[in-house]
Amino acid sequence: MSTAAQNLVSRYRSHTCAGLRANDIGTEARLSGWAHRIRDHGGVMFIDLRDHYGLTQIVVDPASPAFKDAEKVRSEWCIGITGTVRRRPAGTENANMPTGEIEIFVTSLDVLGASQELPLPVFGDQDYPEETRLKYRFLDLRRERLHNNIMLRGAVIDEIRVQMKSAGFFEFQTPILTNSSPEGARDFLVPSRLHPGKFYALPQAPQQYKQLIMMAGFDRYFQIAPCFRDEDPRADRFYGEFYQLDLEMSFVEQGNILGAMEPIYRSVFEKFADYTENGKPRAVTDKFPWIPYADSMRKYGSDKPDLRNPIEMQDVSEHFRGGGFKIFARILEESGNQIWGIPAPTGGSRAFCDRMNSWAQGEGQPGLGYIMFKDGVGQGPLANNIGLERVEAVRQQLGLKDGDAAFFTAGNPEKFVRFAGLARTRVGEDLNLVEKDRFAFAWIVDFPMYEYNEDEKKVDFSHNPFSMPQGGIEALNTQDPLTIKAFQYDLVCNGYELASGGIRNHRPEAMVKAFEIAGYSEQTVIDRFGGMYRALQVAERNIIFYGLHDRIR
RNA sequence: GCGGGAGUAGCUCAGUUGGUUAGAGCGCCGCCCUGUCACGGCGGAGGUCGCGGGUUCGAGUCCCGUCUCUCGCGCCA
Repeated sequence: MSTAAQNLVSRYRSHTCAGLRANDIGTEARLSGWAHRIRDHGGVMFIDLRDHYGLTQIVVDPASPAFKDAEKVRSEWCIGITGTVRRRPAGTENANMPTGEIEIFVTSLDVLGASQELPLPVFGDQDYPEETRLKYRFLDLRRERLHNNIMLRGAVIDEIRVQMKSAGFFEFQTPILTNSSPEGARDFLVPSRLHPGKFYALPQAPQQYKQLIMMAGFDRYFQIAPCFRDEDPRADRFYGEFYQLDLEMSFVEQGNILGAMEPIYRSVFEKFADYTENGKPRAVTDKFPWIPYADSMRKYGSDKPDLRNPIEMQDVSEHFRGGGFKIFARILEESGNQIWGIPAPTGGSRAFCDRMNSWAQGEGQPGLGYIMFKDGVGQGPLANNIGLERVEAVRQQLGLKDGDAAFFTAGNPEKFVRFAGLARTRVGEDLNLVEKDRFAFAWIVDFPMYEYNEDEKKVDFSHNPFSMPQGGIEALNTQDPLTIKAFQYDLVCNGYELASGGIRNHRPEAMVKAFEIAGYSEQTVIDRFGGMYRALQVAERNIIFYGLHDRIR
């Protein structure tokens, strides 16, 4: 018996509620735990006793001196029992529980902690209001699902540590009471006693410290880092604080970072998330594709596409230009406008196309044009207007066949791309084309450095102002800013952004120029981002981080 | 900061056009039941309908205000 196992044994217990099996039959055992579920048959009663490790059925009948005590026990009381391990009668074994072959016939029972009526049931998997759950968090965390989630979280973090260390990263702990970071979200502030009227800021990320760590020559840093941001919550984003895997590498290019991170993500996902509800293993993408941002927007209508959905959109403008469907033909007369086709394999039914159309109207669109392919021809009002030849060309380009359909969005792609992406998702899910049982990863690369801000009529940073423009200062000096790409990337999985990072702009003159293009003077850069400005004169650094959301339910 | 939804028994919810004593399931209490594992059966208790104001003969229901939760937008280097 290991030391850890020996330390489980005390006057409260000889075994855990998960430890007893058929080969323990006949032994005397003492268990302590909580009354998970009570089934009182009058003459015989059963209690499923639960502890951290599992469940064991205990049983009493009037022959036991503990019978009277057992009858008083209620849900979630904490009890300790002594009894004899015995085989369950033939036909009453429970194959669904690991201890289901045996039960303990109780000879004595102590109430260690009674309880009043519960403010929320521990048994079952019902949703409760956040307020109730937080007020009685100790009960909330007794629930099987929550207990498992907390354990999973710890195990995932352990695995990340092992993987990161074996990849040559060194773990640091950086300060929590710090100074305000120049970028990003609202800070949390902590009043200072030693400097009345001044405040510490809690870190939004260990930004400035890892910068120093690279400058100090540690080469590869990581941290399971607490981050604090005073931003409003979303369904998948808790208010205020979360943990992320934060790291930094020196003297690397984009490929080095993605190459270092990819096996770590794959390993973590393969190890912990490889079973679905129906017990089938989930595949993890073998080689994460690199998808340029522009391609991702064009094919999937999103910079975090769900690649389990096989649908890829295409520009089909040419088949409608000057055609008989006047609405589209007229839209195409305006420069910059396009028609995109969304293929919908197996979607060739009036019911489905109508459903999509009314969904689009619910999204504030005038409607959603479609063609259904049936008996070798295209059907529907749109097909009738453009004629057989053009319909056939559309069908061929989108790779569709009889029984399929295609939907169309028209206008300025910048304006409709978001909606087109939603439509793609909707088609994929409605037609059951999404392969649920896998994790589909991809790196989204080549984010644009700048975008045009319509409201303020000026060029603005598109994502991270501190990432390195591709082509460096040369590109900044010579290219149209809106065509410059950044060394910046996201990791996406099943439609979620899991990580993001980039090569930092470590050339002060390039940084000054980059800000100048967005309308900031060198003095502004020095005033607002002075710490980073100075640091970047000496450090070369890259970052990527993995948001490990602390929303455990 | 803005917009949508919600707030009724310990918990999850229903409650019609404003109309008798506000209901169900689970839980709780009592009785019955010796093989259940979401045990079963019979009976019972339990309500300031978030809070404040208004309209009305009459408000859980309609109106105004307010608080809390929730979803989304803004925001999230």
